[in-house]
This record gives sequence, C-alpha cells and structure tokens, in this order.
Amino acid sequence: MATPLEKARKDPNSMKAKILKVARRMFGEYGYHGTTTRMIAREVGIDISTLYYHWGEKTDLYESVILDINNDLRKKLVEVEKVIHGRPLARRLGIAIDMVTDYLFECPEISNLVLFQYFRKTREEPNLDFHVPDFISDIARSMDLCKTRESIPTSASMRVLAMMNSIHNFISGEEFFREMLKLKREEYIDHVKETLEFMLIPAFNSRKAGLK
Amino acid sequence: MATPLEKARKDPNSMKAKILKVARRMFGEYGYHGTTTRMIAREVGIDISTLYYHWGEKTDLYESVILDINNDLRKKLVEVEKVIHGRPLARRLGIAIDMVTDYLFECPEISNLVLFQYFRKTREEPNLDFHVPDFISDIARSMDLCKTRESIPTSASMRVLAMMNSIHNFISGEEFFREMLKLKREEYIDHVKETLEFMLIPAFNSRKAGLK
DNA sequence: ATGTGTTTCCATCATTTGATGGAATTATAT
DNA sequence: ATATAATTCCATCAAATGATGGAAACACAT
Repeated sequence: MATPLEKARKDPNSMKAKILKVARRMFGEYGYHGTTTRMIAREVGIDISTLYYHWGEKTDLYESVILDINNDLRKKLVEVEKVIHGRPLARRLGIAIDMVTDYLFECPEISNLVLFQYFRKTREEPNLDFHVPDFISDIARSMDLCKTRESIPTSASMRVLAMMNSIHNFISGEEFFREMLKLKREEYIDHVKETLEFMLIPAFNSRKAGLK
Repeated sequence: MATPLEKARKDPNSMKAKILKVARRMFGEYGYHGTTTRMIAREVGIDISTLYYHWGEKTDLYESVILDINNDLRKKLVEVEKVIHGRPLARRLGIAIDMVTDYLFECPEISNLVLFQYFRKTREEPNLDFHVPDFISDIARSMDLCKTRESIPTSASMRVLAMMNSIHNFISGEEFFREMLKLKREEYIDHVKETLEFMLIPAFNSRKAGLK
C-alpha cells in the first residue's frame, strides 16, 4: 500500500502526482518510444534524476500511467451508468455519448493511451499483463446486450469495443481530422456527437434481440 | 520521375522494394520512433548503410511508406467500387465490408499506419503535408451520402471516417482483442465482419435522407 | 543549533541510434 | 579482359537516451 501510484493519488500536489500528470499527456501525445524521460522532466521543470527518484524506470512510469487512465475511465463510466439507469435505450445511448465524449475531449490522453495500448507494440515490451477492461461487461449489460455480468457473448464484447473505439478515434484524431475538415473545436465536437449518434443509435436500437 | 519510391514500384524484386516492404511492416508494428533503421536492415538481411544508400534519411523512408500504403488502399477501394456499383445500399455495404476487411487482414500494416497517421505525433515531425485522402469523397458518393464528388458535406466526411476507422480498429487491434476474447483467427475475422455489419448497415440504411 | 531523513540537482556512464566515408565487392558495358 | 558504374559492407562518429552515484539543499523534529 505504498506504491508511487497510490502516493500520487493521495496527494495531487505532490511531485509524484505532477510528474504523473505530465507523463500521461506526453505518453499520450508521442507514444512510449516517442516520449523521452528528459521530455517529461523538462516539462515538469525538474531534473531528470528527480524523475527517476520518484518513479524508477521508464517502463514503471508508463505502467502507472496506463493503470491511472484505465482507473479514471472506469470511474467515469460508473458515473454515466448511474445517470442513464432506467431510461429507454436510445435515450441512454444519447446521454452516454454526450457525457463520455465531453469527458474524453477534456482528457484526450485517455483516448490516446487506450488506443495506443490496443494497436502498438513496444520494442522492449513493458507489457502490462493484458488487462482486460472489466467495465466492458458493465457497458454490455447497460446497452441491453446481455443479462448478467458473468457470461458476456463474444458478439456483445465486440460491439462494446466497436462503440468505445469509435469515440476514442474521434478524440485521438481531433488534430488531424479538424485540420482536414477545417473545423473549429466546438463545431468538431458537435459533429462528433452527431456522427456517433448516427452510427450507434440505429445499430443498438434496431436489433435488441438478434445476438449470436 | 526517378524517386526511390517509383523505382521500388517498378521492380518488386529490387533491393529498394524489399526494404520498403519490410519497412511497411516494421513501422506499422512499432510506429515511427519504435522502429530503428537497424531493425529494418537486420530484418532485410543487409547492412544499415545499404539501407541509407537506397532510401536516405529515416524520415524519407517513412514518408515513402505512407505514400505507398495510401496508394494501395486507394487502388483497393476503386476495385471494390467497381464490384458494388449499382446494387442496393445494404448489399453494397455488405460486400464492401467483406472485401475491405479481407484485404486489410492480409495487409494489416495499412491499418496500423493509417491509424498511426491520424493519432500520433512524432518528435521531429516528418509531417507529410496533411494529405487529405481524396478517396473519402468517392466512398461518400458510393454510400449515397452525397451526389457529386466536389462538395461533400462535413457530416458525410465524418461518417466515412467513422466507418473506415471502425474497420481499421479491428485490424490493428487483432492481437490485443483476440487475446482478450480468446478467439482463433478465423473466428475473429467472422466476428469482425458481423460487428461491422451490425454497426454500419442500420446506420447508413435507415436514414439515407437526413444529412445536415 | 543539531541531527535525521527526504528531496533535488549536477556530473557522468554505457547503450542506442541516426548517419556517413571509404574500401571492397559485384554487375555491366565495351 | 578491362574500365566504369552500381551496390554492399565495415568502421566509425556525434548526438540522444536510459540510468545512477553522490553532493547539495531542504524540511522538520528535538
């Protein structure tokens, strides 16, 4: 009960917490190999060895970052679930898209790192043991894709992944897509929500039953 | 008319072509910073300076890789368009999903690199001038999202991006998702197609009209 | 004030990495 | 066979990078 990550969570003003916050952003923006420990230290305004003093190896810091963003995302999803509970499906989806999108646009490094986790290998494998996001089952249940949390059909997991990734894509790709479509930030966010509703609501709404 | 890329395309057995092929795979797997010129050279079985002899700087090679995969993808989409032309929309989508998915599972580095292009920054910016994929307008027209190729509504572009990214996600994330869901390759591919149909067909089929 | 433990920085190392010059090798034309 | 050009590899460099030891600075209790 005294890992650097727990200490950082306990005191948000501590140096550990400051470093973690910057590391999240940098790793999210440039990826694991694209980020150097010196870049992080410079951004925090400390010497590189202070960083090593608090966090040890680069892989340890990266691992903590991943654990941290997964934790944040899980907490947010629980919060969303509380809000949408009991409403009709299409409405649930609409609200969930709205809340999750707003949240991720505030913390884009979460989307960056989640996608990075899925898509990219690292040379020296700081491979955090394939942490299957347990909240996938919660989302599946919340979207009427299955009854219990225990046995989720593969199709349901796939659909949840597709849904979550659609959102992450637009967050992570903001810079690229906005430049491409010549949109202001607010316009872009609105278009993202509209597009997600266009894709997700008909899909989940039209065939509540037909699961393999 | 004598760039290394053109030479490589002309003679697929040339050393330039061999290097390009390996570079595609490596950059796709490990990203720009995650791939070293030595890794590529070792994989090809040549000395590192032979690689520099043929391709010059690392950024030049990377740029050629990006141009190459964009070109391949565009060619494939033209081919798909020829096959689906004239059929009803839902059928067009079904066939397109099938063909494009099969193709990308054969060349997963295309999906890797496309997503990498969208999502990740590189430190020293080998930023190929924000090449807006021109085939987006073709797809939009092919999906009944607009009439002409010239003026595509932003919503249409967004929907095409969402669609393409959904496919790329499952290709790039194969290793991670398959491990997570404990699926064999064939099972996974089938689930991917089913999920894409689940998401895309109702969306594009149900509201041919309602575009902002 | 003094002592103890914590935090921060300076200096430095060993590797890795992008990159190049030049010798050696191979292909090609005459 | 010989000259010329193209190709490949060996040796090496400079810069960047992950990492650490140890001295200095700081906090704080007694």
